[in-house]
Amino acid sequence: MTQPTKSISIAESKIMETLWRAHPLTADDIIKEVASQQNWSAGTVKSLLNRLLSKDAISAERDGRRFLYSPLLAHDDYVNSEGQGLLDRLFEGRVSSLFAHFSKHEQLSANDINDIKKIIAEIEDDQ
Amino acid sequence: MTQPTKSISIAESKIMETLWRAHPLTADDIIKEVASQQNWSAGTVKSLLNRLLSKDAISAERDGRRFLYSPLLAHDDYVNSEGQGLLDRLFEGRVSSLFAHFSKHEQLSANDINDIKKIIAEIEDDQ
DNA sequence: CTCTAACGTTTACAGATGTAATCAATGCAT
DNA sequence: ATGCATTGATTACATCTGTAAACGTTAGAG
Repeated sequence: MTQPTKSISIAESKIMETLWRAHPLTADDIIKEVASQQNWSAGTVKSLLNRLLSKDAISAERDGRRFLYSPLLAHDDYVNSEGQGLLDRLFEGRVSSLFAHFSKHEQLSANDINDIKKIIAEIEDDQ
Repeated sequence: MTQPTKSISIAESKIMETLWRAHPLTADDIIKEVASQQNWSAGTVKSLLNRLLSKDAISAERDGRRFLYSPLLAHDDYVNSEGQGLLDRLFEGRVSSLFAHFSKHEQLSANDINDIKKIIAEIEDDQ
């Protein structure tokens, strides 16, 4: 339940990922972290950090000369809206339709199927 | 298996949706179709049509004074790459993880679950 | 106390996107 | 034949994105 946050771009989401994994982090932490995946310069990360700040997606708490950044936007909320968006755009909002698609394209591992079966079992137990 | 098509934007995808639903269509058909959903002017649709043309996502076949537009990019391919992208970005590429998310957020209808069970049954039968 | 290094802030800039108006060609009605 | 309506092509323009350099400030080194 986070505020109606402005939409996060893909590049920005990489920063968010890092912060969701662990926080608070200094800009430098993030630069190091992200640098391994992406091929970004320090400046790039700093820009993104600032954009995220304006979007109220993260917070910065002063710690001496540096700042400690933390996510404000909850991972779950982000995933939720992104996921919902895609679901609506591509699958008429139906999870089963998405599922059918991935199944048709053999993108389901045996593990996936097992996990999903478990989840379904839980749901059905539950009610 | 379509060519490495340039990426389709969200607005553009609305046009694609229309064409996937039925084709070939004239620009006017599309304008009328899309106008009901989106609040776009005719000019907007035409621009998008042209961008899609440059991106080789659709084809235009002359029919007298007008053109008949059809999708070149297959719906399935589009869904596939978009879906895969999101899956990777948000769910470490795991369908079950996505599934778990939607389930946790009560975005699964009884129908969804039934359909999914059916699909799983088919897969398991199948091998 | 002064200079530098570290860190954050501002500015930049090309390309994509959303949205649309304007221009140009051309077939049809008169 | 000639002008108008139709339809596609070109141009426009603000915003967003990816990517980063330049600039300013300040805490610590000497």
